[in-house]
Amino acid sequence: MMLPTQAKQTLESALAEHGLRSTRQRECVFAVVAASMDHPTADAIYSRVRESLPGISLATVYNTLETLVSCGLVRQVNFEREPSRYCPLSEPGKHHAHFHCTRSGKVFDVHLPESFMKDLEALLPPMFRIDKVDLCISGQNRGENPSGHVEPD
Amino acid sequence: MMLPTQAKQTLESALAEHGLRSTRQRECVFAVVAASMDHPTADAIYSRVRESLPGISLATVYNTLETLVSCGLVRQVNFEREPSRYCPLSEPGKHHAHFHCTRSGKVFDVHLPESFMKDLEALLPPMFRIDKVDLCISGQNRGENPSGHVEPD
DNA sequence: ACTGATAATTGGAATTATTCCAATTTCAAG
DNA sequence: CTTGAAATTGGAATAATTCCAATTATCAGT
Repeated sequence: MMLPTQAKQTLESALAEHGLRSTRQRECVFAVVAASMDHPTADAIYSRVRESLPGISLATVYNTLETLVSCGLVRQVNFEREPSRYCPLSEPGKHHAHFHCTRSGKVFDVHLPESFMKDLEALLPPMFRIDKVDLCISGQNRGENPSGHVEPD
Repeated sequence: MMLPTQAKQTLESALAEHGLRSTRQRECVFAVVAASMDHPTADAIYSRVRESLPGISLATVYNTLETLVSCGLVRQVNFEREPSRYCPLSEPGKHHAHFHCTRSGKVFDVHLPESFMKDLEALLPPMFRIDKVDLCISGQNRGENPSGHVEPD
């Protein structure tokens, strides 16, 4: 897993902003998450990262994921009490929700337009300052999959 | 903790619909949750229930909460990876979100109007059948509390 | 390059909410 | 009452995550 130069810049400046160093481990974990569209768990990330960094420890994967989340590069997603999943967070201003198919276990991103976020904000008492919004929808995907044909997952 | 006759009816019929019996333990756990506006954890519910049923086990509290959730009487609420919290679910058709104050730890219900739920549905690919929506907003409550005066939690 | 100070990583132990399980108790119906 | 199913119980087990002390890597200043 190699990190494109541009992504490397992104990582390094985000870390620097928080007074943190860029390391091989952080680069690699970031590269794996950035390349993963399937919302992997820490464990799955661990095994993917080990393909390029066999000696990395699970503790470091957890530490790094926490670091990346706090730098705003990665998002942690929780469904019920399942193990946390992680996804890349490219544009900081853009919000997305998650659809969790209870049949297949797959997770889909759902883009949330600015208008929707505004509506949501309007529903809250005005003195509640929003830091984070977690919206998870679960159900079953009975539709077309990306390959274009219909199947029940 | 005594359960009002009407609530008892609700519980008994909901349980009966699922082929389940009403028991002292279930009545009491239900009564505690129904009377709790603070979104208690299983542990908190356990200690409240023990005031009327000192011999109840934590396992039963967990079992019962699961039962009540599956009967649609109680809602399980998760913030990040914190212990699950529970709240009464009076009207089955009515949706609400949760605002989690990161300063005080308090949880507030946020009513979601039907129009908002419709908007949300419209954002999803049409073949996604929604079973459940979990919306958690976290941030800080800098506003008036129910007693009417302003304080920083 | 070298050195010291600081930060990051590591392996393994610890934590903790929750689930599991086998044994007992309760319940409702015949 | 008896009997079979359902519910409860205490304690053990699970599993994701966090903690910790020891090692290793990195950076800044010489």
